[in-house]
Amino acid sequence: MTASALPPPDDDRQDTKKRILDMAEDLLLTRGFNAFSYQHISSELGMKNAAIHYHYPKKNDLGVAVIQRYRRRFQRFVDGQAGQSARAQLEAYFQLSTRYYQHNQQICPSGVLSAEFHVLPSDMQAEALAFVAEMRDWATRILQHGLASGEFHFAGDARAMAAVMFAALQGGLQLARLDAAILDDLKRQLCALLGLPPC
Amino acid sequence: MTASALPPPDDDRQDTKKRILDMAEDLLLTRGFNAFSYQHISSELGMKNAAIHYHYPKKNDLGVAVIQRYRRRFQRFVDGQAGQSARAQLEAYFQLSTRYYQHNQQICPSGVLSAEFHVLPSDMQAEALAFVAEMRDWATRILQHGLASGEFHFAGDARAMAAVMFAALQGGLQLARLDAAILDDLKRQLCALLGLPPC
DNA sequence: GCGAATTTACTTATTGATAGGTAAGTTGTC
DNA sequence: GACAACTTACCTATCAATAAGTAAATTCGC
Repeated sequence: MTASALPPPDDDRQDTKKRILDMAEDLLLTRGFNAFSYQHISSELGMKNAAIHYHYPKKNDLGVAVIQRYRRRFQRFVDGQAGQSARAQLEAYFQLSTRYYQHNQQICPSGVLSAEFHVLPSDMQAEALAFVAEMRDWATRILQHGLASGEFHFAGDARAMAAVMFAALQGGLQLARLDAAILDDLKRQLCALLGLPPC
Repeated sequence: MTASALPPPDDDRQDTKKRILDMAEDLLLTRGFNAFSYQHISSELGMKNAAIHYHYPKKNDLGVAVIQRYRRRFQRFVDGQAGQSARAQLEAYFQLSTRYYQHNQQICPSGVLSAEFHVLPSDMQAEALAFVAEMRDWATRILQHGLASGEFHFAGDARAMAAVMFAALQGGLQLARLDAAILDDLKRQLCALLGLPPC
């Protein structure tokens, strides 16, 4: 009984659907929702437009699925680093941004969704609202934690400081497409503002 | 000799062209470049698509003209407040953001252009690059001025702090579409970080 | 356990709407 | 009558979406 004798798990079962979703996510973060088409996906994956419609009847369904999966992934990311120091959590956050930029100069989902908000289907707007609220709450909790533990030092309240950090990283990730140096300047300065040694 | 006897300056001469440019700018900042069409403009202004093509042959020409005019306007804005205190200049900058938000939740030009950068015609990319560089330089000069005059107090260098401020306002303006409170939190906290009394 | 019925996972072909763009004609003004 | 400022009429490409068909896998009745 070799491994290859076992049924090749469901390599097909959900494989196409997942590949479509992966490609949609990639295109969303590089081109934005209104600037990618079913053609972009189907030609890249070697299938027909109708195959995408089979799994995701409307483009809206595809968009919603991308955000929902992202929200679940983000939730796992947050849960997975519970108990860590505030500083470690902050660094994980920063590293996330760097990885976006390095992957075809992608921008963060909140950046795409808020920039295109008024030209998004209403189902996607609802998902975007929930997602952005979750992100900001999480950023606030990190800063509160860091204040309480004495790791961070800054004037003003945590929620306002979270707004600065969140908005700056979102904007910075977009601006990095035009000025590569800005992201590093940004992170260094944010650390300085939190009273951390140069990071 | 009444006023109406005088040649109505050139009420027509460049009026249509200007109205097209105004509408294009408005649509760019509310919908983004790829989500507005010649139809949006022509139907709103009561003319035909071909009338727009007469003044701006390609959509690229229209986009470039919008950014170029904006750069000139921004330059006048900068020149106009030379000699003022750093604090006054900063407040003028903040007020600019507020005005965007209040006008149909527009976002700043740099936000649109950087979010859509990879799906913009190359002529527009070139304009966007120049514009963003000008904005960041200006933000840096305000902060340097404020540091030198003793109005501002913060750790790190002015250029990095300018990156934080610029990126945070760009991101915040976008996020305000989903969370109206974020812009005020942001401005308040930025003032605190610059060592200013609550503003 | 075998064949019929049904479902899954697509392809082919076509739709109507809309995109940006162009050429030729019309109208008003100096 | 010449030029500027359009409109009319059209073209081609692309968009998301749908209908109809098909081969393979799965489920079900007996």
